[in-house]
Amino acid sequence: MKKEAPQSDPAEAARLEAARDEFVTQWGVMGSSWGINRTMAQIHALLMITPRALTTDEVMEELKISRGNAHMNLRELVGWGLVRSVIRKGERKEYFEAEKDVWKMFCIIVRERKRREIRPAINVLKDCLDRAEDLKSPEAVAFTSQTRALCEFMEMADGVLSKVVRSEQSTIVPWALKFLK
Amino acid sequence: MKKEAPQSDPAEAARLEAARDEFVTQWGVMGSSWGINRTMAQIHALLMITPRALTTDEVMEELKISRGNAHMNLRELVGWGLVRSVIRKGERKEYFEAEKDVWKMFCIIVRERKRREIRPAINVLKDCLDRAEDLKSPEAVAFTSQTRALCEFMEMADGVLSKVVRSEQSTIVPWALKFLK
DNA sequence: ACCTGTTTTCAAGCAATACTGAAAATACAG
DNA sequence: CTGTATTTTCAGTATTGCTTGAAAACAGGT
Repeated sequence: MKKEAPQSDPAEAARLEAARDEFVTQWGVMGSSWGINRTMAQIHALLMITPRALTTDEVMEELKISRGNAHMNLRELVGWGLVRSVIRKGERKEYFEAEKDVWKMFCIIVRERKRREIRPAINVLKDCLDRAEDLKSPEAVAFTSQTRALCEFMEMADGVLSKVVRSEQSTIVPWALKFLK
Repeated sequence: MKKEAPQSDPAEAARLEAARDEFVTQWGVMGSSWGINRTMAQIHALLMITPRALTTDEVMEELKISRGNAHMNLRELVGWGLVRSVIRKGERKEYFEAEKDVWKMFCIIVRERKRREIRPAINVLKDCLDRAEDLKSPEAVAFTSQTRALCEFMEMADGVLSKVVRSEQSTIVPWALKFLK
């Protein structure tokens, strides 16, 4: 009986390739609908499912994108903290690898979105409140109370997320969940 | 001493107008960074801070946008359940009003994003897993384990959100929070 | 210093998405 | 059924934001 050599079976390699492509493509689509540049999401997906670190050229090759595009989006991912740059001694090329731990990824994304979007939004709301809270017309009162409600909600959400993320530990949420319903 | 008439003081009206504009503009900016069409977010903001229901023409006027644009985005908001259409007896015009309760808004948005984005994403991940889970090469194993971790995480998140949103009651999260840290 | 491999920048081009405005469809009143 | 108010559609246009590719800057190595 002939022994299989799974690592080199071309049909299997093709199936893996197809599954990986599907994943990268769909992660890109998902990113778009959450306000993340499609290419950046695709690079992130590619690095997540690749065990070793890749160079800019490998990323360009895999995703068929230009050097400038690959470069900018890799830098952006490093800026988010989702990707690390690795320099191997004796080599001049820069390599990139993704954080693979899903809970850590989640914490990074939450912290960054808190910092970049939630906190500024809270500040805007407070600013709107400051400008209008002493006004007495019915429209002003409606505006102020709605704005205040949104502001309080966001501060609450910000606090919840801080606590969830603080522990950097994935067991806490499922545990807290037992108490919900 | 002359009595003030705050409702009609033009300076106060102007300040309110400025605060409202700021809010609408910034809500639009925020929407963009979360993958929501800027105009749709602005219409939503406008309706949230307006005590009465507005017609399409009033929305067009306030935001300086075309009829087609106003119409499509109002329909989309109704589709999300964030805005209700109101028909007054004896009038042929359609009026629109936003859900104002912040917790209800949150629940609606979570439910819709779960349905439109999280669940499809989980299905894509499962599909990728199905295609690759029997492959044995090291790359395939890396791909499968990363995909599985993402899938499990998203199912967990989906479950948490379901529970948080199920109650339709805003006190539960702050309450559960006492147990976190 | 110069040469070579690599990264960074950015003006110009391109693609995706959103918006307009006018025509068509619809709904009601008389 | 006819006229009028209102909503809906959608082809064309505008805008935004992404991508390219080539030039400039940079970092070692000789």
